[in-house]
Amino acid sequence: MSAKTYSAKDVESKWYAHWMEKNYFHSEPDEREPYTIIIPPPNVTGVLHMGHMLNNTIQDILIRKARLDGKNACWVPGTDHASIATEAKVVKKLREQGIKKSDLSRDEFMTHAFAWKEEYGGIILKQLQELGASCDWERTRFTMEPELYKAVIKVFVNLHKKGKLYRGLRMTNWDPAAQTVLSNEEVIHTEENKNLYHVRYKVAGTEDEYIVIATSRPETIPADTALAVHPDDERYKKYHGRKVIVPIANREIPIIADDYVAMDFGTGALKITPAHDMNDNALGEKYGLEVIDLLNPDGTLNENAIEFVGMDRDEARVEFVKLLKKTGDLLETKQYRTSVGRSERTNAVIEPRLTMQWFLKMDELAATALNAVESGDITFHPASMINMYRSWLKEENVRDWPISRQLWWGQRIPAYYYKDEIFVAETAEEALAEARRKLPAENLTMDDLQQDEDVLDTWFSSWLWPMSVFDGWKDSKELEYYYPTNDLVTGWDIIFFWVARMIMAGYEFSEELLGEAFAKEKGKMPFRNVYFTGMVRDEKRRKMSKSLGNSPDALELLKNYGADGVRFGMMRSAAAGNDIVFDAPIDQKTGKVLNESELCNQGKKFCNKIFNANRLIQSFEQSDKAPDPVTILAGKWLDAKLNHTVAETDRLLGEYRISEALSLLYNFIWGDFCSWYLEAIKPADGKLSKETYDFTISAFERMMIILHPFMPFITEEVWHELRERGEGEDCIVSRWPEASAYDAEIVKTFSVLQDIVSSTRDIRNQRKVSHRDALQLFIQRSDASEALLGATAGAKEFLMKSGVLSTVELTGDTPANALPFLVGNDKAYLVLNETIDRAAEAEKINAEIARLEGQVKGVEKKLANERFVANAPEAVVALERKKLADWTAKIESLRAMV
RNA sequence: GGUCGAUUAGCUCAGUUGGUUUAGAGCGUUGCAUUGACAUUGCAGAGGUCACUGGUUCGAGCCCAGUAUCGACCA
Repeated sequence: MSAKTYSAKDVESKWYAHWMEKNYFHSEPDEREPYTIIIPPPNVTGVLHMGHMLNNTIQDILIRKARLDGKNACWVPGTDHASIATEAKVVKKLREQGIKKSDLSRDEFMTHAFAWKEEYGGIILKQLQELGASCDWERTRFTMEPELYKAVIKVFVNLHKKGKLYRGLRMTNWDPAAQTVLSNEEVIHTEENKNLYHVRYKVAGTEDEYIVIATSRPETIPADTALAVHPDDERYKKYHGRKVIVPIANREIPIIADDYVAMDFGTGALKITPAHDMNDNALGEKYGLEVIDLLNPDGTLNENAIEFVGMDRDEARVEFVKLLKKTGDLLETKQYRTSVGRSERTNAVIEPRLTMQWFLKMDELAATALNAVESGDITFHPASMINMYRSWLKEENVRDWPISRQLWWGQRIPAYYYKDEIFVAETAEEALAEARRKLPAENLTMDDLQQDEDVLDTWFSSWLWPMSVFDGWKDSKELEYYYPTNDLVTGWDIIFFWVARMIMAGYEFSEELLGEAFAKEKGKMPFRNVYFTGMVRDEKRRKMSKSLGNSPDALELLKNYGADGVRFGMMRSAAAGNDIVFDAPIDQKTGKVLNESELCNQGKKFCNKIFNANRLIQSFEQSDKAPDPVTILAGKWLDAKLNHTVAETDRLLGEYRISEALSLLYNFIWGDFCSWYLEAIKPADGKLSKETYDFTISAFERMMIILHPFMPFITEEVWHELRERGEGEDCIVSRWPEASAYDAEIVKTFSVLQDIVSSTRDIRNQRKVSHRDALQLFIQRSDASEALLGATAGAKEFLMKSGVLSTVELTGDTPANALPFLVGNDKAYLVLNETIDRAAEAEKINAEIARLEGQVKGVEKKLANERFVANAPEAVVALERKKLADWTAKIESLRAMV
């Protein structure tokens, strides 16, 4: 006989290698119905974390279920190039080697970057294999590989031709560390302490009249071009239309009155610096103010600053404060909490800055994308996520998308400049040709054209993912088969970043790639369903993140509990959309996260339970004897339960209630199959009839198939143990069992029998009677009890075996020395070899009678209510009548016991 | 400040269009059980005014309004 405990490690590596060797994960278009998932491409710099495990477990469950359903299942994996993050890593590595980015040419840098990617990139994909992910690895894509690079360039040119791209000077979020523009979504706002400085500005034409402003950024004073107050503010009304003198700069600037100013914040007066504040910039446009830019791209002050030129903005702030103190213009310094924006990637404080950028017009795209979900073309799970989606995409919130990034690692913008002319084309040659057509007199050569130095935002690659991974921009053959994809599984935190933009791209390009007829027939959406996972949080509800160090090591968890165990642990507590609080405890001494988890351990135990169930079955000897009545009854019941479970699992998975489906299977396999069925058929002599053996194997086999999507390794292992299997026969590619009609009556009857067994066990526990002492059970003779014991073959024998009873008889008498309990509405007596404390028992029974009488009162009141009887559906009224009858009968039986 | 969501057992959470006797699960907890598939086990128990107030309804954990607390996203 095999070892007593299940060892996940060997089993998992064995079967993963086997599946790979058999190429089961690979998909090619054929005549079957496709089922497609594209992976949310993890960052190429990434390592597996809890979020990935949650997300990819769900995808693997869906894809394995589809495979078992006989569909052509295709799960496309890949990574994205993560412009900023990767470039930062490469720059850092080069620096360690003594190489500065500024010493390299663009091409040289790219060579280093690709080398880095080859060496370190995509570790995460290997780690996904340890989780059991059945991705089609032959289809692994990367957003910077040549074909996908080309797609991005084509899309840029396409959008430019349509007039959806423009270049403009805009207030943007500037990351001075990475020296690039970020989109709003890449800026993280948090509350931080800052100083608010009160600085006086002399009113022009006066000797001693000042307006005191409050600012957190005194270093930008030289860039002030106005002072603003609220029009209704009595304190400042007399100054409307006049001017003040900027301290240090000694320039006159106008006083403007605008209700943007909050009267109760600071002093009610604001300095306006259009070059360095988003809101000030808006005011500047409104009043036609001058724009003075005093920052260099790296965050140091330029010559417009007058003082401290070349100094970093933070140091300069300190120096300006000193200077203002000296001149007497600084009156007060106050601390306050305010929201500070920092770069998601570099953590540098974001500088609002005017820069020349490429933008994508979003109004039409956003309206289309919003409609795609509101019209039901795309369904969100959970549906409530549409609220967040709507708030992102509604007209008043949508902003044009700045798509340039001042980096090298990415698709270089295919825009070529000559003086004031811009030529956008897929290649430099085409751009030159276009330039020559437009400016024939200039005799242009390649050297006259300057290509844009910037690359495109990474999301500008990944928004094409559902189409680009099938090489949609090369030819439409594969796209025609796999598009639209079925399910997208992702976190709600990138609902706008990525989900919305993929929907935009789908509606913008799919018809161009696939033709009008295709779009009409199958739709333009990139996917039909979006399943939003929650965020994985720690005990303190903080999002698990690398920087906080509050996440357990995913690989350690896999090592400790096995992939099946971890998958179980993740899924058991993961209702769609709801955040999951992962139970990884924190070591009080070190403050470090332990790589432990009760949830995963439960999964590991479940594997062991299944493993041992098989050991038990294999330990039975098969014989020719006819099956006994208990076995026949238990078999009928299990068959009904199994059919019910298959149907329920189908239903729950269809509704994306994955967590519930797993709970159902856990309870069925552990509770119904192991605890009740196997105990019922367990033969005293170790010999099992062949018929029972065959049925048990067949049922167990079906259980392994329906559990397979959730826990692929243990199920594959046990499935192979159950029978001799031929070449190419594997659980992963078997067929999902069909749920046939089943006998619901047997389930009800059996559950009454189970209740009787539970009652006898309870009485044994209470009276401290050993489980091994066989007791006598008498049940009051009635129509119901006759039907239960008389008409159900094997019922009596089942009670004797599972309840450890020597006698089970119907009776009209009240046996002595017996403890009574209820079976349905009938009295039952368990005979004990001891004297019963009648008074104590009577007290208990009377308490139960009182409780039931309370309930009866409630129902009587309900039934006495004419409006209830008149308005409620007949079935509901009938049910209430049945309750009343049942309870009354019970009370009667209980009274008779006292 | 705006928007969205949450509040159910000690903890973490389910509870699918309002109606199924006593509102469920896992963990934790209490008691009992030890060589027999599995102590990674088995059996049983205790534990809840479904945040609060009001409304709609024959009927509310579920729908509506308000209050409180918490959270998230946006500004």
